[in-house]
Amino acid sequence: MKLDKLVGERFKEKPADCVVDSHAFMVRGGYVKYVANGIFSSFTPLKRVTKKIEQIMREEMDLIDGQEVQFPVVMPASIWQESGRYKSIGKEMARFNDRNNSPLVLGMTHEEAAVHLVREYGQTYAKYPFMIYQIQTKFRDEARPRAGLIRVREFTMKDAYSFHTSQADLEQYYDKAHKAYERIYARVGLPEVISVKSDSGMMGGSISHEFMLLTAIGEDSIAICNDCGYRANVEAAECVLDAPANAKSEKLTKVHTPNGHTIEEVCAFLKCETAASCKAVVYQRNADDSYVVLFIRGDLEVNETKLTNYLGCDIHPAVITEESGIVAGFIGPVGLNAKATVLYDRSLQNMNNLVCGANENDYHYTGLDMARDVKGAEYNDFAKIVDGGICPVCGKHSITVSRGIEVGNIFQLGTKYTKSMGMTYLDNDGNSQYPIMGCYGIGVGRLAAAIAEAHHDGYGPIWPLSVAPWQVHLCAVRADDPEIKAYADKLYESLQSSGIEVIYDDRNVSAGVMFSDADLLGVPYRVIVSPRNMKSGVVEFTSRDKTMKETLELNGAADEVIKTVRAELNKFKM
RNA sequence: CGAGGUGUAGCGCAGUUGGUAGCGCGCAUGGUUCGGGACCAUGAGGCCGCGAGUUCGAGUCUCGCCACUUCGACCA
Repeated sequence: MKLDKLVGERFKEKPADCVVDSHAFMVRGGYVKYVANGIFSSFTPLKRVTKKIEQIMREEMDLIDGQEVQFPVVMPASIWQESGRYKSIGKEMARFNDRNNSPLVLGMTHEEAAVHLVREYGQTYAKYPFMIYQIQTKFRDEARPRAGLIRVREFTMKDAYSFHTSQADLEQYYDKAHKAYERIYARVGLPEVISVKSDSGMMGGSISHEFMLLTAIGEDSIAICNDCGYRANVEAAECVLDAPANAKSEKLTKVHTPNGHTIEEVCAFLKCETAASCKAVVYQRNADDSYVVLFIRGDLEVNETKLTNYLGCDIHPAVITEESGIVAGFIGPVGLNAKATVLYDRSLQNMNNLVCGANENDYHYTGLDMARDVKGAEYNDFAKIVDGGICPVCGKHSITVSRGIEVGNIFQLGTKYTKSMGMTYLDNDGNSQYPIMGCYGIGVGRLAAAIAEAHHDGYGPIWPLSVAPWQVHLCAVRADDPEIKAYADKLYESLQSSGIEVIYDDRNVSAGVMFSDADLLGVPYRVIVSPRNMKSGVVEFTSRDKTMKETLELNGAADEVIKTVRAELNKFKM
């Protein structure tokens, strides 16, 4: 490919909208063009990257006996009504009607389509297990797309669905899929991706893992134990606490605390630690706006995912009205007279000498003893794990909370979809059974962006050879010099005819422009033909990451380049 | 959905008390340059986000809407 004919523009100034590096380079390097909120077109360089990523995914899925299929993007509402998700999923799913007024949806995930495809096929246990996958467009009407290709509304995803006749068989396959995912990340140049335990959310099922690239621009928070290696999404991480100090209980005493609304204000006023207080966090159920009051130790935060899972319904922060009987800012467990579900976090269990609201304007209690003053309270884990907190596995104070980009996700689904959609098989004994499913997804564009995020310098991305849009970037500095041009043309031909992917820049532009464009395209190897080099009878052979800088004799330069590229490519084969 | 910010040429931005629409980059043409985004000359390119209003006159003031963006909320 000649660079002068490459469609798309590269430019110097960073667009104002780009806040993360991968986004800025994708726009500046002529990889993408913005179309609408969370919707992009890809130019050739990005398309070449995603094609290679997809090919790696295909190879790894085929290695674990996957069969590539394709589901439709547009599906009838009926199959989503079967699973129940037509109702349970909100605005995130795009819905519309066809000319006959039949309701349709845009695919945002394909469990329903997968069950639909194989439910006649899988009628006997002898056909199991099997896995089908596709690489295809999804549309999710996300509330807030951000960070360029990291979070978009329309995207390409590799999604796989496996079907099993026992939980044990699913678990065995799940483990194989996990390993395949690790190979995929290693092959695309991100061996540092880790898997963490996650919350299953709308997908259902029990066990699930997310694959995370740790980076400051990530949207998820990951709790990692530096001692035993425990890793979990903060949403799913259990919050473990030290046993409370065994101090003598004081008397429950009502104190005047004017204008003390927040727990910090009250504790500052009463000169105590926030950890010695019991704060109330109030939510409302989305369905009927009924109140949920959750008491938790003052220094901790509520993990709303845990709360949602416990309640089995969605919630939002409460708007507190006078009729509710809740005295905002002065809520406490003693004498609370409100129509609300009252819950207690484990952090309060066996605690005493706490400060809490007195359910009366401008008054708090001191000396609250949970066991003595709050009879019959049931304690559950609703708290968010904190940096420096206790590891739920090894029990040491060794938790670090880091940010991460979710670059993949695998789930043990169980029978949620096969049951609801009536997919059954006959087992060995002639009994009707529901197959057990697993599902496995990776976003292609997000992975490409994550690679750029993890591998770049101030000038542009540094693509790993396995996914680079081209393998060699050939620069002919002063291509107006016939000798230069003739040699570079010949080199271009030799490399191409050996199957090397070359982007060839023979434009009559200054070296600065040429190198800046090359940096933005991030091609891992660069060959420079120039008057200076020509005079010494050499060409320059460098790597984009600047770890290699060699000079090659004019004669045989092509062979050297081919040898190096092939050797490096082999390192990505696993 | 909540709170902030921003909408002026392809990109980055300026535009004062309301008075003919500007700069840099990029683009086109010609010339001089040539190893890290060179220089000179000439030129093309605008529904000043959209709609009302105030005014002799609005990029500028008022009201409404829309879009983008940041932080939350939400999210396989």
